[in-house]
Amino acid sequence: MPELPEVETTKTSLAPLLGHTITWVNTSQKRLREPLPDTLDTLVGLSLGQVRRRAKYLLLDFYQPHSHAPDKTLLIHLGMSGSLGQFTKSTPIRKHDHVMIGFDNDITLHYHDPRRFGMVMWAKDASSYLDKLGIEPLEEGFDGEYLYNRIWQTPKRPITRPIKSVIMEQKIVVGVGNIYAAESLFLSGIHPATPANLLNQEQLNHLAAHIKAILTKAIEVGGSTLKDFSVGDNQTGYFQQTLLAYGRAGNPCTICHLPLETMQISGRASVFCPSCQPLITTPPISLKN
DNA sequence: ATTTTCTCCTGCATGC
DNA sequence: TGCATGCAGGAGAAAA
Repeated sequence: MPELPEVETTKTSLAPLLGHTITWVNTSQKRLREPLPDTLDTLVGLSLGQVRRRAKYLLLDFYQPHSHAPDKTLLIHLGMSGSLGQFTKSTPIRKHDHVMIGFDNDITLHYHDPRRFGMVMWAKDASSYLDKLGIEPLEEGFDGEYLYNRIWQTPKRPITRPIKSVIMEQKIVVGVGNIYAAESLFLSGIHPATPANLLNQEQLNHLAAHIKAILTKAIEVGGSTLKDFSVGDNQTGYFQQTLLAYGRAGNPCTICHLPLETMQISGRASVFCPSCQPLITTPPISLKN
């Protein structure tokens, strides 16, 4: 499940293509989250200038020869099962390969997405997706105070939803999905179902710090395993060995050894330790106003 | 206006 | 062996 670290790792993996020119493009007919543009072949002759990441989106800037301004920007979202793999021209197209882009260094980029929750489209057509994204969690402005303000500075009432769905809300902070939400809440000792408005500033400070730390660590691990797995395999490598909460329901808590529990929060499985992450039901006495 | 549920889609694990 | 069922989830749309 690509979250921010996986997208960042994918971005890094595209380095061998930087500066290289597209020689051909091929697509499946399958519809992704959005229909594939029928103008992808206009990429032929353009070179990949840089790859950026915003939230869980990759933005590939393409340049005309001898130009210094980007000509076209391709937007890619990996959805839930998407991956970008680098192969050669002779590599057979697999099932669920939806976009194939050939480069002049004989690398072929395959966008592979069995569940087709992802998307590939022109960035200029994606403002409805990009404009409302919240803050980047690894940038300076994201901290406990930011979370506190977002929880309390809503038009009317404070946010009373479970804190887990708040940190997964891309309008508030981007990049955190089900895995890293579970991990950061576990590390913070916060029950995922805690109403957001019942958390005090100190708890939110911890939570923000742990979100930053877990994402940073996962990026580092992704970077170190990158060279190990043959490009195009999004299951190998990864961060799974070090997960403390996600996917460990029924297994002993690494802190207190009691079995981890699971519950549905906003429709998603949420693993937590009932002892180390006690559920708060009363408002914080201090630090209000 | 905000919050929950539904929906998209396929692969995998489970159960009869 | 095979088929039905359920679950996984990013995130917008629809419903509550």
